[in-house]
Amino acid sequence: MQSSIVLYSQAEENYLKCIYALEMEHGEEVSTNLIASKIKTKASSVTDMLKKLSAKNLVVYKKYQGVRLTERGRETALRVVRKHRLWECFLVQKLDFKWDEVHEIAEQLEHIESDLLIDKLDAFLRFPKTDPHGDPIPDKHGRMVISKTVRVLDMRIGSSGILTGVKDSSGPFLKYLNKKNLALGDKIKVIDIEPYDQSVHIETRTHRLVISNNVAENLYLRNVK
Amino acid sequence: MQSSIVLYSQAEENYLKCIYALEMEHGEEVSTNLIASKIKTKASSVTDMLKKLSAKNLVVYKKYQGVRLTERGRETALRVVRKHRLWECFLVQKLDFKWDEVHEIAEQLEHIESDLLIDKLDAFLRFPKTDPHGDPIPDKHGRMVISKTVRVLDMRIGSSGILTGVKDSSGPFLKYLNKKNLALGDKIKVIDIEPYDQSVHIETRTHRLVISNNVAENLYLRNVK
DNA sequence: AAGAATATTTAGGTTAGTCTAAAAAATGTT
DNA sequence: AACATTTTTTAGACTAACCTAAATATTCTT
Repeated sequence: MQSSIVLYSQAEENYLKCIYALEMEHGEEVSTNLIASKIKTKASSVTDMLKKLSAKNLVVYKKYQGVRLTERGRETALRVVRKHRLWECFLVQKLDFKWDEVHEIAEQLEHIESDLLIDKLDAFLRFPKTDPHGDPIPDKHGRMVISKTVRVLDMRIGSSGILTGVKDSSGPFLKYLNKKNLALGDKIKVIDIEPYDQSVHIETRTHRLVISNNVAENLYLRNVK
Repeated sequence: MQSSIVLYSQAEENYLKCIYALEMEHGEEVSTNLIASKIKTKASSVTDMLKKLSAKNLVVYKKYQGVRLTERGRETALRVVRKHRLWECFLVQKLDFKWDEVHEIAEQLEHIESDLLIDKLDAFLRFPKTDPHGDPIPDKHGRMVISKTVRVLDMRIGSSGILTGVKDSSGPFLKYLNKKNLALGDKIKVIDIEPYDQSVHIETRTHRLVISNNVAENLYLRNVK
């Protein structure tokens, strides 16, 4: 991740970050509509932006064929992700925010422009490897530790794991977890998966509960046995 | 300083902050050209913005007559100043930036939008009263401690003071001070003021030097005797 | 108080990023 | 394979914030 001293607008950075996330999730060409719904804008706006990003060599875009990040695009996206996640750490560790309160603020902070700042922040936080949601933080070269995690829904019945991440890190979902007394780092045992609706009975150190299929898809565990 | 949940653009905030600073400095109606030169834009752009700010009741503007902040405009400006100066403290105290490196980054951070964030940051820094340049930090109600300071140029010959602030906090000026080994908190004695060009001979604990009239206008001392 | 110089405003244009509506391409269905 | 549906792109408009050039006010000089 070399710093070619080229700056991108906040809008451009947001598109790159979004495309990066969708590539991770789907592993293939990312479609215009997908981007539009994630960024909450219209497909026509996305098309405009994809042309611009393509002209700047940040994505490979062919009409009607979806889009992929170039190496340069991925580097830029990772730089934004790094900033976002470091700021989230700062907010939680230093300013005592709760993990479900930090996303919107980090969305703003991630666009602050100064390599020196972000490296100093990294050092101040003692080079954290994951953010408060359990997502890995890219280092200054764009490398990060991908710890093997499994969706609750994909666990074997009877097995246990440590809750290390969530797919949907929106406010409402995180608040739901709080209400249900589920927190990062909790040990969770999968008691049963209901074949009919794929809802999952789980057990924590302190209580048992049933989570919907939808929730079970969004929770990631690091397998412990 | 009540939080009426109205948001302003970065450009609007920058104009308000600029007008606030110029009002402080000159104590009267602020002219279009003054704003233009401070914000590094064209007079015609300033006119456009003044109309907009006026429509939002942030300034009182009459054609050709200059502009003043309204109460609401002043509150908004002070909120931005507060954020700027708190972030400068953070950068210097926590991230080990030097005081002449923080201005540009704080210019970005001051637009981050979250009252909770700024109050938590304030607490984290233990409610500092001045920023690294010696400028007072408004509290959440917009109030601040104005410690009586005097320009080096206005000191009596033979008197001493503590360097508490600078008027021009641009990078180049601060770098100049560093080079000359002048830092906030230094005790400075005025040896002589040259009548011809208003240059000033000063003495610090460690050395003597001559500063130009220009520099002497920009350095503020708290009088000690 | 008139003319010169300066300051300010107006008029009209540009760019980034958005939008709606219509056209075109791709995909799904029978 | 033909039609219907969905997805994507194009065309044309809008806003915020800026610009240049020209017009108009104000202030300075004599």
